[in-house]
Amino acid sequence: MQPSTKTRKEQIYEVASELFSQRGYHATSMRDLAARLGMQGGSLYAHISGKEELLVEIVTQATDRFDTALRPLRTAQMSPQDKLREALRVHIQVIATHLDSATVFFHEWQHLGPEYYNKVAERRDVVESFYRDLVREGIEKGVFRATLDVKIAAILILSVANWTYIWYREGGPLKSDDIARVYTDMLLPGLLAQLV
Amino acid sequence: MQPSTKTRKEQIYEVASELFSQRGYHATSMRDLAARLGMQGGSLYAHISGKEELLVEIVTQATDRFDTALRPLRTAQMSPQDKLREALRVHIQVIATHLDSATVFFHEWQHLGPEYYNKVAERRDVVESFYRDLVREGIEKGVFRATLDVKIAAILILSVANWTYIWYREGGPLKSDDIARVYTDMLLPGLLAQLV
DNA sequence: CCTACCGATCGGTAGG
DNA sequence: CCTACCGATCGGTAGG
Repeated sequence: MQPSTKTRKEQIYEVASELFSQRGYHATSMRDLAARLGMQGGSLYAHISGKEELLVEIVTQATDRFDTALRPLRTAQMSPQDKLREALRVHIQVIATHLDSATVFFHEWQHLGPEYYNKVAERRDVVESFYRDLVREGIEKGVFRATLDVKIAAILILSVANWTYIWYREGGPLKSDDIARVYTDMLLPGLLAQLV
Repeated sequence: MQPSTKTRKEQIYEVASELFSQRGYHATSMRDLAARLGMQGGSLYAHISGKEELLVEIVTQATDRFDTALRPLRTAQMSPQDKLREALRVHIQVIATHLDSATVFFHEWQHLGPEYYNKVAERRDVVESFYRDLVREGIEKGVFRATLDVKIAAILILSVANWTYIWYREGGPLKSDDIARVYTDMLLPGLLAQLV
């Protein structure tokens, strides 16, 4: 065990997430980043291969977190209501606890080169398809309205969850779990076939 | 009347909106922009004062459109349900018909210098306060649930409306008005005190 | 609106 | 991880 459990590389990613989220990827220079880490610009290249590697790594980590959080729910034996509730809880938790990298992900992933762009686009669609499947399952079980447009309903849920990166700030009046609960309570009536 | 109703300046803003929305503000060079307009980089400065003027103008126009669309509804004599429906309709219409500048607004306004940043932040809050007032009015009239958290409810509505800039594309299966209608139908049950 | 140019800064590398 | 440096490109200007 080292005094710090973070490797230098992890420190670089962390500070890069912060700067990229605040100023944007292109507006952040490698010298800015190096200065924040107490080193010279050129020294960064002893640890990383280039600027785009930073963006790729940050964005990939962000999509991985959503995937890791939602995947177990896919096959979970839960009612559609509870699954939605839990999905929103972990989804918003991922954003709240990794706000910088989530922000970089939402703002900058499209600026990745084509080879990474496609991978991330796939990952993104996995999350959206999770909510589509959830809505579809709810309809099939007779719990959600049969008249729902599956795609639009999924996007509506995703809109609400993802938008939290815009306004959520640590130390605010509502904890991440509280936000998810209030959101779920507001969304469910529009999804349910009959209110209980 | 000229053959084109657009001034050269308006053309510059339009192409800048397109490039900024696709590549990002900082990743777009003035030479890129000039080339798309069939001129040399330096020639742009015969029409505009600098790069930031472009961003300021695009972002200001975007906020103006939301303001212009929603302002008449503030004092409109309508039921809260109808007001929400109409608000979402015009809100999403603004995004759909000016997708490039809306995208630039959402992605880049924070990168404006402090003097413009504050102005835009105010404009942004005017839109959010519109939805807060709408929710509050609905509660006071007994139409919306008294248990609603006004701020969170407003943000939820705003999330759904704003997120359309991410996925809406012209020529898709749903027109802007259709999206707004389906969204309203899904959101209202969670807001209403009793379903009608 | 063009040509020619300015200083500044960029991402990245060589050699230690 | 530093010093010193590379070519490329940036936003912007002077003078026409």
